[in-house]
Amino acid sequence: MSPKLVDKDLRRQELALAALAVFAERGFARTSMSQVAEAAGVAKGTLYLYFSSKEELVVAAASAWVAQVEAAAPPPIDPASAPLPRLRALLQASTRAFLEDPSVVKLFLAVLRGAIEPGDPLARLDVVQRVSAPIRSAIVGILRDGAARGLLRPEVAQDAERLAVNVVAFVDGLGLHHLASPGRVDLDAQLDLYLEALFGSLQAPDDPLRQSPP
Amino acid sequence: MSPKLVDKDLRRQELALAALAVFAERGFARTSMSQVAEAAGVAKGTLYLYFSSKEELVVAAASAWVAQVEAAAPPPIDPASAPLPRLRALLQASTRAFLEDPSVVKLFLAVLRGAIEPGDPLARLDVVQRVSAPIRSAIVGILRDGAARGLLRPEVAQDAERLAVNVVAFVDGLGLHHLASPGRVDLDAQLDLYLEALFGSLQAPDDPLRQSPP
Amino acid sequence: MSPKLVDKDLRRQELALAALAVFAERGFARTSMSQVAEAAGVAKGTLYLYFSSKEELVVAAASAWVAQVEAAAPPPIDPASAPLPRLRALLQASTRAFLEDPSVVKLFLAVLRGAIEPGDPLARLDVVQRVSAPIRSAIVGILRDGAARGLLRPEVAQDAERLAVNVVAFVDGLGLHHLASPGRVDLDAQLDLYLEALFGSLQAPDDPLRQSPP
Amino acid sequence: MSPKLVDKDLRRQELALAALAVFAERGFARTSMSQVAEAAGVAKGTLYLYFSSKEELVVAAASAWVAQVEAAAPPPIDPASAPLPRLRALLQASTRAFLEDPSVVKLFLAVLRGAIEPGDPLARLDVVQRVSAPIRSAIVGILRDGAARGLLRPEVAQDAERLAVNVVAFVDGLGLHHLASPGRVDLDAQLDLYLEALFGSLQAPDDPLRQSPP
DNA sequence: CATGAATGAGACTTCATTCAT
DNA sequence: GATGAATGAAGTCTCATTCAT
Repeated sequence: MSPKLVDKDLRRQELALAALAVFAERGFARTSMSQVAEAAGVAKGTLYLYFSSKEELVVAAASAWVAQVEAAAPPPIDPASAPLPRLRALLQASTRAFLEDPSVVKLFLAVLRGAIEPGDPLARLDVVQRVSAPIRSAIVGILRDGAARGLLRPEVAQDAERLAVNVVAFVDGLGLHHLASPGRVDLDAQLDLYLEALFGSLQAPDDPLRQSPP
Repeated sequence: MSPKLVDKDLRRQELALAALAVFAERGFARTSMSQVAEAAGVAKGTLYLYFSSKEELVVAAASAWVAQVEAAAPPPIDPASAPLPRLRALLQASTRAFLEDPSVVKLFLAVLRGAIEPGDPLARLDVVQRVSAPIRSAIVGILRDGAARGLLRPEVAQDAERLAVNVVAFVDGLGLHHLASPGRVDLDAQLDLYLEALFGSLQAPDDPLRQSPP
Repeated sequence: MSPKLVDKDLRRQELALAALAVFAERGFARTSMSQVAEAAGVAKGTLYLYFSSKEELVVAAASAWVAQVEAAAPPPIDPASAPLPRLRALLQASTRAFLEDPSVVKLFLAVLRGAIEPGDPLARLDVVQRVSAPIRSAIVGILRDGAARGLLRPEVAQDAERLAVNVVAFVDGLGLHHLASPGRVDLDAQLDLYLEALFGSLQAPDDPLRQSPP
Repeated sequence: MSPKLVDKDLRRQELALAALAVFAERGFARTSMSQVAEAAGVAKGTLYLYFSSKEELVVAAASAWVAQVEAAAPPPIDPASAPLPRLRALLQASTRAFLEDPSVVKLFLAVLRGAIEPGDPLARLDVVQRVSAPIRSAIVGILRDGAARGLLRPEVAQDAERLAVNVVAFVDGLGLHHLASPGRVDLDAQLDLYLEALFGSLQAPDDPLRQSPP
């Protein structure tokens, strides 16, 4: 009369998250269902009560990641200072975060691999696009705000989306190279190099008050 | 130096290259020794005469890739024009190349995955670093030449290495996002966005003839 | 005799019948307890309240089948005409019935398989024997009646049981071949072939009224 | 240079026959690949070198059975005596054979089960039809010979095929009932009952010596 | 009583590796 | 040196059975 009650969706989430941790560490292909089961503290068969196949579990784990990223509070350190420092702070926070937890990068790579293969379910999920959406939108915010405040060229407001893609591409590429060639890529220096070049081209034509005359 | 040794090494190379093609297409983990053997046109057992394990074969294939990339002629289309067009041509050639043959990207990702794992033999090989060396050095060449010709700031000559890392990081990140989010990332436009910002900050202080005087 | 016991037995019957339907369709071995539970509209665990194992459920289902067959009204189309047409009508009805619902045949085969295995519980149940009892007894009735009416040889009355076995064996064999070689076995024609030969040998020596004298 | 040579087809045959023995004993569904491997004296993986799936092995085993039956010498005890004794001897030999080795019957039942299921590969193989072909053709031979010798009605020659189907259906049905109800079905008596009725209807019109002349 | 979540043995299948020829 | 047949551990998945609620 009072059967054991379990919120199936909730349990799915829990298991997907447990799986995510293992997948992140060892990759999708090299992680066995047994390992996931062990990490989740359940029997192998239990996984199949919630996911009809490993593939479905992989997709669920990736989706859980996306949901987690999308729900995450935007990096809190955002004063109302100038666009350049704001963007720098945002990106430093990002790179730092994934350096501290390399499993995020492993996950990103694992997902990328799937995203590239046309038939792969991860490609259909559009994981890469969605995972980078929050940071892209934060970047867009900073740029538009800078333009609105007259600190950046007015066209920036229109180009903000494209610029955000540019920034994210750079940051991801930088992070990957940094991890792949440890010690050879100075993250902060490279970030500054990029940001200064970028802002050089985005800055509003200097008004007389700020530019020191001869 | 005995002919036999040379022969054996040569054969190893051939087999590693055959393996490379399959690995690039399907990834290291998802490719079986049988598939490699078939692609190489030898029996499975033969592979073990030249490589004592699958892992050794993977390393050899990655090394073969590195060797191949290092030996490749630099992109031929390099006139003696201005640095910006030269760099653009170089990078467009690069991105175009891997768009035409996505297996290079798959390979890059597979290798990246290994390169990130501290214990992994691919990390010891420093594959990522070495594979990007040729393009980095081409970039360095263009930058130094530009500085020497007075078209770029003189400091560029000294920063050339760091700048090359920046460029390569951006291009790789851009390529990955492009492949992962098909249709959403305009490769050429993003490249131009990046290059123009960069060159804005590298260009030699405009000579009087071009800069409008007060 | 307490109401509870009756209830419990009733429920067992219901569940066994629900199981029977699924077993008939998919065979004993290929049907899972889950499928039975679903078909019966109860939870898997509930089955174990009434049957301590799958084997017990199988036996109960087979018994339910037997009970059902034994309780079935004899084929209603039995005029008081001559034995041959009566028997033909009876057997045609039988074969037709199982052609319309092949699951009966599947069930018969599944049960046969068990019945052949000495240790099998179905062998102890004597299912085959009991399932064919009603039709055998109908046949016996027709034959004895024919003998009593002087239409069949008087010895037929004594041999009726053995003859019924013969008829049933033939009909079952015919049905199986018909189903296994669709299109190759003309059921009605073969039945007539058999029945005419049989009745040729059973018919009472033609009385003078029927046999035209010279 | 001299690789281990194995006639793949031959080996397939051997393995299929080993599998056949186990399948016959325990049925297709209840026999695991492990059991087949053990019976065949090889490792589980070896089976997959010759059969890409269990289903393929089942089909191969069934085919091997068919081939074996088709190749078997017809029951040798066939004098040139009258059709009835010849047929009786043939059928007694058949029934006796499968009583001595019940695994043939189990096999027959297992195959029947598949043959009935429309999608089943065994249905496509037409196993039942082919397995019974040799005995059918022996029956046809006896009947035609009897007709040619004037011992059977001339029409029998034309109906021989249909009659053979009738006989085989009866014999199979009889055998199944005999096995399923041990002790209750007298094989020889039932066979005689059937054969005498049949021959009563097939016999050539009695020659003048027996038929009362006008 | 009834439920259904959980289990774990075991099914089918793949694959890196070995070794007799 | 080369082969490819053979192996067996390990992978994915199923299912009869148990038990807390």
